[in-house]
Formats: sequence, C-alpha cells, structure tokens
Amino acid sequence: MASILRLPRDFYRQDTLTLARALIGLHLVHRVGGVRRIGRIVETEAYLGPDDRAAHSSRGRTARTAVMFGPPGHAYVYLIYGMWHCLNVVSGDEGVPHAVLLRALAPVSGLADRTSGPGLLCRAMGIDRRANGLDLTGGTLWIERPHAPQPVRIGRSTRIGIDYAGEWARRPWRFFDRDSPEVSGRRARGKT
DNA sequence: GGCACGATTGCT
DNA sequence: GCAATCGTGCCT
Repeated sequence: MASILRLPRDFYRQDTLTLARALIGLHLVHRVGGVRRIGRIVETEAYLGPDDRAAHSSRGRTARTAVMFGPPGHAYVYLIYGMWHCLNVVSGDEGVPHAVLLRALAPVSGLADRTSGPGLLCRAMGIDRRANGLDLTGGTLWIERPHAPQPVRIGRSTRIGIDYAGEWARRPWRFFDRDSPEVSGRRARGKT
C-alpha cells in the first residue's frame, strides 16, 4: 500500500537547485517483493540542461534523455561505464530538461549493501533501467518525508566527475549532509 | 557498421 | 594509476 507521506508532483516542480537541497534528509523508498528498501538521501547533484554542459540533456532530446524532457516527478535511470546505474529525479516543467542525481543514502531499512555513491545506491536499492520513466508520485518507487524529520546541516560543493564540462564544472551544484558518513567521495565534507 | 567514451567503483 | 564493461551518440 502506498504511503501517505509520498511527495506530490508539485514538490518536484520547484526550482531545481532548491529541490536538490530539499531532497537532503528525505527518504527514498523502493518496494520490491513486498519489502520496502528505505534510505535517507544524504547527497545530491543538480543538472540544469540544456545549458549546463554536464547534463545529459545538453545535447538535446534523444531516446535516452527523453524522460528528462518530460514532466517532473519521474525517474531518469541510465547505465554508466557499462556496469552501474544512476538514479535521477526529473524536475522542471515539461520541456525543461532538469534532473537531480541521487548520489548517496544512509541506510534506514531493508538495505544490506553499501549506498555511498550513485552506482552503489542503485545496486543496493534494486534499481536498474527498468525503473527509467517511473512516476514517483504513484507506483513502487517514491520519495517521502521521514516520520520524524531532523534538522540537517547542508554542505555544498562542485559536482563530481564532470571536469569535461568547462565553466559548468565550477558550479556548486552538489549538496550533502555535512554530518553523514555515507556521503561519497574523498572531498565529502568541508565547505558550507 | 564502427568507434570513442562516460554524472563509477574497487583493486594495484 | 587503471581495468571492467556496454549503451549511447556521432561519424562514415
């Protein structure tokens, strides 16, 4: 049965950078085989195509990136390096190809494997290409507010692994929970 | 049809 | 520092 805490379409329609920050501390939920796998989102990155050259949508609409151009509140999942999947939340109104990459989770329940890093996050949550295009406002994959939300100290930095994007690589569009040990990368902490 | 490469990770 | 591994985008 669906959760009453599940976030609605309007949540995903807000400004993408605001959304990327707002997602920190919320719960990502995937129901697989009747069991809920839940992780607290502790790291995100905003991709603001088509201008942002680091965004997949910067090359225009293609079969792969079509979901990014669709309505907000859907999952954009792609395969990277031939072996890892990455989960993004589509934001921006229809036609505006923005998305927020979920990079790390702190285990809450139903999770056995590591969840630090976008590839490991998907593997632990059981998310692959089949989840591409899923509507997060209805179905087996969604985001909800924790029953007892706690204050979060937000850290901010440049995005990981996009050095090829020139000027765009310097934008501080990565957000993370400064107090979470699950945040990925070696430059995990520091900064505001 | 061919080819270079990536929003990664873990091992050397 | 670099291999693993394959879909995608772009060129021929």
